[in-house]
Amino acid sequence: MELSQRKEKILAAVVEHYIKTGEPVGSKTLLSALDITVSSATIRNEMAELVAFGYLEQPHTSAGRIPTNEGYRYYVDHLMGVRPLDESVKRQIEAGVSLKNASPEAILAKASEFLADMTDCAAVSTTPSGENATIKRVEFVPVGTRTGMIVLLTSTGVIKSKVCRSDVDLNSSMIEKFYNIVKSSFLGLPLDEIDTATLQTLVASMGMDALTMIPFVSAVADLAQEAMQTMVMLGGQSNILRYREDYGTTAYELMDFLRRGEPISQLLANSKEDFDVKIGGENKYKQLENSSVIMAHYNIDGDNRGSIGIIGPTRIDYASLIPSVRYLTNLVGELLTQTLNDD
Amino acid sequence: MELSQRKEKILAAVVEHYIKTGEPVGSKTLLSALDITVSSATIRNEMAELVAFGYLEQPHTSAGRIPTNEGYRYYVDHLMGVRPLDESVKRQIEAGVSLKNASPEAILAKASEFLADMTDCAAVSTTPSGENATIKRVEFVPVGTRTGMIVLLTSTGVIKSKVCRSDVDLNSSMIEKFYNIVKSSFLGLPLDEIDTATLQTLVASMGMDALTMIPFVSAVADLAQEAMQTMVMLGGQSNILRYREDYGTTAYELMDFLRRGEPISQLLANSKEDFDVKIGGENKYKQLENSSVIMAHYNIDGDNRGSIGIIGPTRIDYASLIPSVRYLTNLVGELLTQTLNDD
DNA sequence: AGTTAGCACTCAACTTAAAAGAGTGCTAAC
DNA sequence: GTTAGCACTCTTTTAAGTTGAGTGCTAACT
Repeated sequence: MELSQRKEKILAAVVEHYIKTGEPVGSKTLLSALDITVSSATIRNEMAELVAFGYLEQPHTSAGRIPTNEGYRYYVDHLMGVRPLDESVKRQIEAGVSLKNASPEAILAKASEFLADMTDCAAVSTTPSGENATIKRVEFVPVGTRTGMIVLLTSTGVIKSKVCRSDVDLNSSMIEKFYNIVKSSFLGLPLDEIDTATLQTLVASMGMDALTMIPFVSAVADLAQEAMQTMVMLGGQSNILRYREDYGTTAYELMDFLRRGEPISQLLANSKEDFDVKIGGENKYKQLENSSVIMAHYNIDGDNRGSIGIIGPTRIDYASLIPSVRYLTNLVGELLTQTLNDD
Repeated sequence: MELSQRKEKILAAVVEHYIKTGEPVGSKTLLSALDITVSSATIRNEMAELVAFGYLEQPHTSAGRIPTNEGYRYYVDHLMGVRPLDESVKRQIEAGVSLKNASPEAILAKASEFLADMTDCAAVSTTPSGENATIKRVEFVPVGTRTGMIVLLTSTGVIKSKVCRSDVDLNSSMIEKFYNIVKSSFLGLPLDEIDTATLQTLVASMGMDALTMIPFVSAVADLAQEAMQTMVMLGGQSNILRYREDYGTTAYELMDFLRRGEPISQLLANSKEDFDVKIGGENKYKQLENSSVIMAHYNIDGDNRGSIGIIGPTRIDYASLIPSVRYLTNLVGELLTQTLNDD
């Protein structure tokens, strides 16, 4: 649906004013905010048409207009000014995500926390997916008579480790056996091929050694699983209370939804664009029906590997937050590429 | 302040009724809840005295009574029935914290999450403190041309690891040097003696090798720091919304407070009893003035090493939640002792 | 001295009515 | 196509009663 230039101006003004104040916008308010020399009656006529088109709605007969989800959508797609990010804001973001010598998890946790603080929204991020990775290396480090640490390195540079307890005292022949198993059965294997079925056949093939080796083998499998799964890092849940009125009764449901991780992971993974905005009911989840999600995806070695996003009320300040989320996400992508590549 | 038996009965009834309903309790309501054969007028007289003593208060002249913090305190200290935990609840708790082969962090995170779900409160726990621990062992595992993983084991059984990136390609002489430094300067050292000052003198003493060794040495120091610090595991923030009315305007402040970790860590560490209940303003933090904290401490090898607690409104169900928190905490203590001891 | 019936009193909470005000839609003129 | 003007709608605010739960006090009773 194409709109006349004047209608676009009016729609943009309504959206921006409503985002700022949270109050329905009337024709007179609009008149003074707009640099158009028409009367309020004309604006009323225009607004009536915008209601008919489905871009605006009235809470009740004698109130001003508020944007519908479609109105926000049109605004985001066509009207929103994409002013470049302030240098000072860039500087601030750079300072916020700079973490030397940290794990990807720590970087992303920090990024979520920082983004939440900066935007006053809840923020989420997913750790790089290990979908297409293979096992590059496995090491065993004895740390006690029965305890060792297993370290797994994937082809994508992810390093995971886990303490592993043996049922019997460790000795060098056991460790040698373990390395043999690793060599013959794990190295080079895609992470997603390590399922319970393959594990069972592997254990079955070990014969006598099965019993002592099971803790080690299953630890490797656990690590592979862990390296493959994306984790969801969550920050700023408390900010949901900040916009409590806007979320209405879904505030509690929203918090609970964020806590669950899995659906968020899917939500973020489902969009393949460079960045994406989902407004209200555009999200499939009913817990998000009063929320908008602004998300961007970071690349590692050019591959789309994870996402960072914020979740706020539908009347979130799209124009200024979208660039921030994108900038931060790119920065994190660079940082992660660096972290994961210099082995 | 000693109370007559009848006053105690009345106080207990008021507390329990108010905890259940959240409404001020009147003399007639009390009459039917109590198995005392007196008139409502008598109860009114008694309640008036309880108000004078500071155990009850009236929101306004013509309302029933609600307990003051002192009232809750008297109830918790003297009146609360300590009925033993239901077998089914015990079973449920046991299932909730059983985690085989997990790290202390994972165990405590799970425990917090579970406790929050079970009690409908926010739950926190602190990881074992490494205050009196020493460095028992340090290992270096090469995983790439410039990357290695450093593994640190403390005398208390805590294992921490961290990826470490060198500025130059690794070679065996560097690794040997690293192990020499570890041997001469780190092994046996109490964790809390590794501060920046000692690090600086150490680096200074390394001469030529300083530049290449700094990443390794500081990684060890980071790990020691990490092993010493207690982490705060948080669960069920969303439950704060469940009792929103009771928290009043402090709901947001409370959520923000929980997120900060550090003050909670101190709050939990400050009580040296086996278990402890802090009611409303008894907590030093004004963010907790409408909240009560029920906490218990777990022992590892008989030493008090960390805490688990729940945070709810002051009208929390003390009688049934205190035993749950204690039981769960003991269980977690056993689990951790087991996990950290079998090296 | 402790208990109780009785009653006047208080005060939040609810109900109702009226008034105010913001904003609209429509009509008729420009 | 635009606009002034006006009747109309519907929320919000204010005010005034009304209700009802619960109290405190007094005077009589045990």
